[in-house]
Parts: sequence; C-alpha cells; structure tokens
Amino acid sequence: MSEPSTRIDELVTRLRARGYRLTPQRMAVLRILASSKGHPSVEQIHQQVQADFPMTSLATIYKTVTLLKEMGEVLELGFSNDSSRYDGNKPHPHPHLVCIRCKEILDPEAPSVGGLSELLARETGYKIVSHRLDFYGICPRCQKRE
Amino acid sequence: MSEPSTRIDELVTRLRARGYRLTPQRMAVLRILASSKGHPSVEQIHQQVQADFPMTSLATIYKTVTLLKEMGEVLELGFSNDSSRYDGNKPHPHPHLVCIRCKEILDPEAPSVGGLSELLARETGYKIVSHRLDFYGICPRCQKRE
DNA sequence: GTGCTTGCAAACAGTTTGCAGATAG
DNA sequence: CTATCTGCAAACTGTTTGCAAGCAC
Repeated sequence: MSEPSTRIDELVTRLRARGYRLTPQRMAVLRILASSKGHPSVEQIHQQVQADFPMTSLATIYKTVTLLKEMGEVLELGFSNDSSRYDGNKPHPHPHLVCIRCKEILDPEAPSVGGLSELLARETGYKIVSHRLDFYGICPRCQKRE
Repeated sequence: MSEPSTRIDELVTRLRARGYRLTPQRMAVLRILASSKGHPSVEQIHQQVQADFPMTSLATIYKTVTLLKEMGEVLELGFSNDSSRYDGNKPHPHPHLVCIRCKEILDPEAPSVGGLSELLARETGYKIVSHRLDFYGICPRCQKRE
C-alpha cells in the first residue's frame, strides 16, 4: 500500500543514514525498484537507467542492487539458469508465481508458509533465517501462444 | 522407503527402455544418485565416480545428470550462487532445509504445499507445473562453530 | 579536498557445447 | 559395425572485482 514516492523517500533516508552517497545513478535505480510492479532483472534496470543516464554501466547497477540487498531493502530472487530478479517494494519472503516461458513473475494471493519455520526449527535444530516459495507454470498469455 | 538397489534397478530399466546405453560411468552416477542420502552436487558426484573411474570427466557427469533430469528421474535444486544439487531418490517437489554455511540440505518432515497449486491456478489462470519450497538457516553443527 | 563511487575491462564459476576418438549393443 | 557416449578444451552467461578517474559531500 506504500506509494512509490514514499518508498523512495524511505530508501533515500536509509541510504543517507548509513552514510552512503546519493549519486544520480543510484537515485535512478531506487526510483525503478520502488516503482516497479514486476520484478526487474539487473539488465532491465540497466536499460531503464540508461534512458536517463546513457553512460551508466552494468557494474554500477549490480553494485547498487547488492548494496540494497545487504541492507535488507530488496529481495533477490535468484535462478540458476536465468538472471536474478529484484523486489524493492516487499523485501521480505513471500510466494511467487513464475512463468517458465516469458519469465513474468507475479505476487499471488497465497497464504504465507513462514509459520512452518518454527516447526522446522524445533524439529531439526536449525536456526531458520529465511525461506522461499515459488510456483512455476505457464501464464495465460503464453498458454494462448502455444 | 525404496531400497537403494531397487532404485538403481529402476533407473537402469528406465534408461534401457529409452534406448540409452549403460556405460560404466553412467552406472557409477546412477549408483551414487540412488544411494545418496544427501543432495550431491555434480562436483561431488564427479569425485566419487573418479574413485572407480579416474578418467571420468565433469562433462560426462553433467550430461548424465541432465539426461536423468529430463527423464524426470532426478530433482534439480538450482542456486544462483552455488552449484546445483540433485536428488535421485525423491524426484518430485518437496520442501528442503538448506544450511547457508555448510550447504547441507535436509528433507525435513513438513507438510507439502503442492495443494496450493490448484488454488493459484484458479486465481491467476496459470497452468502450474511445479513448485519449490526452501527454508534457509544454520544447522546445529554450524551454530556451535560460530 | 577526501574518499566513496563510477565505468571499464578483465576475471570468475558453473555449466554447456563441438568434436574426434572410444565403445556398448 | 555403427550410432551413441566419452573426454577434452573452448565457449558461454551472469556476476564480481581491480583500478584509475570522477564527483558527492
């Protein structure tokens, strides 16, 4: 429910609070992460940033996204085959629905399974810090295209 | 509940049924996949196979594991940072508990969430073909080492 | 002015591929 | 005997790193 502008302000404030500098490139990345409904890849973020700052390098996007990830402000969805995708709006674990054809990623309405963590911790002695739940399938648009 | 020897026979039979050849290298990979309680990586399988067949190449392990994956006989757990891990005993989706330190992977006793698939299919129109549920944490042994 | 940040290019890791020779059936 | 499989080396992809120059503060 947080408005894009609010989320950006939040990110800006938190970067500043930790003493990081606010370069135009970083601002552009923040803006894209905060306003994206989807889950952009570094490549996609790069292309959007280049619209405003054509000299921006991929490495800078990687560095910024890594920084935000370490701050806990973006959720990284890594895939072994495809590039990672990022969620700057809901940085905490939640289920995802991934189209294996077009790579669209949705946040479906689905019950969280985070509650299982305590059960597993008790059962196994693990200290559980995170989890991930993905459903893989073919989106309606790609089904029509078959 | 299937005994290792039974699972191997099953794999051998299924490879034969599709007309694939049974080389010593392949047999070694099957044996390791069928008898591993953990979830070995290609690298780990390679090292074990080399104990018996020192000339075996990594590429052959990759090819064999890929073949079995395409046959639906092994489950691949891919990670964006680390190498993929393989389960030749329970090739269908089930929850995993991953130690982020030592990379041990357990199959905990946990309710399956596969039932959510139909709910999401109805809700979103996706045709859901698979899913994955991972819990990430620190295993008891690594906790002691901290 | 200081030192964090950028852009470039090279390095990296895991995986895949092409091909000539070896071998299972 | 012949098509599949192997082993090697090179290619590939996404990501990370080192470093000199640039710029935020």
